[in-house]
Amino acid sequence: MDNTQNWTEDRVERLKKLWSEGLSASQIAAQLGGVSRNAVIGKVHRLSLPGRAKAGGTTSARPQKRASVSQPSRPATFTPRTVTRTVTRSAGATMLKEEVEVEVHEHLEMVVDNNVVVPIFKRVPLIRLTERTCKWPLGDPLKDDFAFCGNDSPDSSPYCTYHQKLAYQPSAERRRLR
DNA sequence: CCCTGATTCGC
DNA sequence: GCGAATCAGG
Repeated sequence: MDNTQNWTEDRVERLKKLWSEGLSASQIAAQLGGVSRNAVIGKVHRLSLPGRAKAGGTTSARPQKRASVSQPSRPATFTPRTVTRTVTRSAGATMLKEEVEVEVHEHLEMVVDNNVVVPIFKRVPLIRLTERTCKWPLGDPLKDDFAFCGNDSPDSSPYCTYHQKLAYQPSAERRRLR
């Protein structure tokens, strides 16, 4: 038996729901399983569901704003303890605006001191993770706001450059320069 | 390159 | 009706 059932009522319902919630075709395909994003899009059209206003365009995701970073040069007394970011995500007709306060620890000081600044998390849900998105967990996995960093991770590394440093901390400061 | 949806067309 | 291939765009 093969459960490669076609579009059952149930699946169509879920498709409608997810599509109306603003999820992308690939996301929906991932959730339904067993179908490609093309299949989802094709079905959406056949159902005459309202498409996204503009084609191809990040209709519901990818807010990529430039963070106003401080000067490249590093003043001695600079201690960003908390960073408050306002992330806006549009999901179909629903616009979500959430403020995210990120507690920055001593790690950041170290990193910032290294002139590497990337501590802005995108907070992407599990479904949106790809091979190139940082999989550093944010928040409590049991809570509803649990997500992952989601920043671009170079290479095929599981973490972005920032979280790589946190994940793979040197077991000890062997290197004693000067 | 990554991603998005839109369309076509053989099945 | 279905969806891979293709197209078109950010």
